[in-house]
Amino acid sequence: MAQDMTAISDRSPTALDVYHRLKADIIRGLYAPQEKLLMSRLKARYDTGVGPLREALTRLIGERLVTGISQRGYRVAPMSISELEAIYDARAELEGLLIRLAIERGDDEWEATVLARTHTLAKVTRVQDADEMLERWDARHQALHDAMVAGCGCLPLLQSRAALFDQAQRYRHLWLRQTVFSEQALAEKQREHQALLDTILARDASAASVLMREHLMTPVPIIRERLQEQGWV
Amino acid sequence: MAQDMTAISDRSPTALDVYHRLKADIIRGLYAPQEKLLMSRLKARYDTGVGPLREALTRLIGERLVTGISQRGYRVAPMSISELEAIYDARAELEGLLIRLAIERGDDEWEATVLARTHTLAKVTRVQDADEMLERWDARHQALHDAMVAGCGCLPLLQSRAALFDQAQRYRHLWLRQTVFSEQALAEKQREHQALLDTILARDASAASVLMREHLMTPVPIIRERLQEQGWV
DNA sequence: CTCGACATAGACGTCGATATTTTTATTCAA
DNA sequence: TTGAATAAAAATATCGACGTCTATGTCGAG
Repeated sequence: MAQDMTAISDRSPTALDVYHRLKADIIRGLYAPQEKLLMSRLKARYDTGVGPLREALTRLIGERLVTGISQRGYRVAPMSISELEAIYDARAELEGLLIRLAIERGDDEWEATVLARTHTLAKVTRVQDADEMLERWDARHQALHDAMVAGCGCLPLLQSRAALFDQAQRYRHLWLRQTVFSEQALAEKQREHQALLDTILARDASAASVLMREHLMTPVPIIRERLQEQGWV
Repeated sequence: MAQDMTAISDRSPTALDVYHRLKADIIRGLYAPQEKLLMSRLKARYDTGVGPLREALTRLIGERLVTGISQRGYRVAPMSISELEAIYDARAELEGLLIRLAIERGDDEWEATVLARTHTLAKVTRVQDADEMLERWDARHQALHDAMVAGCGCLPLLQSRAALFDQAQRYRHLWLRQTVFSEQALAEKQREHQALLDTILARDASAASVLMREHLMTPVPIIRERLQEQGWV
C-alpha cells in the first residue's frame, strides 16, 4: 500500500469526498482483499476524522466492498473464485433479462443510440500503454452496454445492475488491462459487440439474451487466472 | 408522528440499533413521504447522537428509503404511483428470472422445501385483527417465496432481490393489511400459490416465470388505490 | 406589491475527547 | 511447550462543542 497522497482542497474532506476516494482505492486494488482498514491510518491518508470515515465505510459496507464487525474494525471485502463466478453469473443473467426487456420495450431512438455507441467504440482499435487510452476505451465500452440496456425502461432494475457492477469492479479491473492492450482481444470484443447489435436491430430477444449472457461471462476465465497469479485466493 | 417510545437498554443505542428502528418506522409509515428528518428530533426519539444517526441515515440512503442533500438535511424518500409501478415491474421481472433459474438449477430437496412452505402457508386461512396473526401469515408467505427462488443458487441475484424488496416494503405494507384480513383474498392467494407450485413441480420454467410475474403484480392496483386514498401522491 | 439585501435563528457536519472494547504481550503453572 | 490469566497498548464508537451553512424573517427601495 504505497503512500499516494493527492492534494484535495484546503477544506476538510467531507464524508462524500472520502467515500469516493476510498472506493476508488479499493477497486484499483490499493488494499488487498481482507486487509484491515485501521482508522488511524485512514485518518492520516484521507485527512479526515472518525465520523466521516465511518459514514464512508458504512456506505461501502452496503455496497459489499467492505466488511465490518462491531468493535472489531473494518476490512476490505474478500475476493474469491466462487464470488467471481457468482457475481458474473448474476450479471450475465440480469443483463440477459435487461436486453430482452429493452428489445421488447425500446423504441427507434434507442436503436439509434445503440448503433451510435457501437460505432464509436469500434473506432478504438488499439490501446497502448497510456491509462488515459484505457479509460477512453472503457468509457465507450460502458456507454455501449448502458445504451443497450437503457431501453428496458426500468430504473430499479438498472439500479440493481449498477450495484452488481460495483461489486464486479475489483474483478473486472483485473481483466481490463489484459484485454484492452491486446489488439486481438479488442478485435474479438468488436465482433461480439457487432453480433449483439445485429440481434438487437433484428429485435431477436431470445438470441440477444443468449449472446449477452455469453458475452458477459467471457472475462471470467481470464480473471480467474489473474486471481490465481496474484495469490489472493 | 406519534410519540412512541420503546425502552431499549441502558446502553446508548448503537448505529445499528438506530438503523433498524428508523428503518422499521419508515416502512410502517410513521413518517410521511418526504417528511424532513431533523437531527434534533431524531436525537430525542432514538436517544442517540448525531454520529450514529448519520451512519444509519447513510445506510438508509443507500437503500433508497431516505434522501439527503449536503447541508440541507435528510428526508424520507418520496412515494409515487410511477415508482410503485417501476419497483413492482422490476420485482416481477426479477422474480420471473429467479424462478426460471431455480427450476433449471434446483434439486429434489429444493422442491421438497417449496412444497412444505406452500403447505404451511395454506394452513392460515383466516387472519383476524391481531397484528401478530398478520405477521404470522406474512412470515410464512415470505418464507414460501424465499424458498421458491432459493433454488437459483445465485447469491448476488438474491441480494438484488432483497434490496428491491426493501424498496417495495412501504408500498407493500399498504397492501398487506387489506389483503390478509380478507378470507376471499387469502383464498385467491392460495390458488395462485398452488398454481405456482404446480408449475414448479412440473419443472415448467416458462409457465412458472409467467405466473410468477403476474402474481407479483397483483398488489399494484390495490396499492395504487390506497396511495390515492391517503393523498400521499 | 415585489424583489433584493441583510441579519438572525436554526440546522448541519466535523472535530477532539473519552469511555469502552479488543488485541497484544507477558507471566505463570502444568 | 502449551494454555490460562493478567496487564498494557491499541483500536473503536459515541458524545458534546463549535464552525459553517441554510432557512426564515425583516427592512428598504423601486
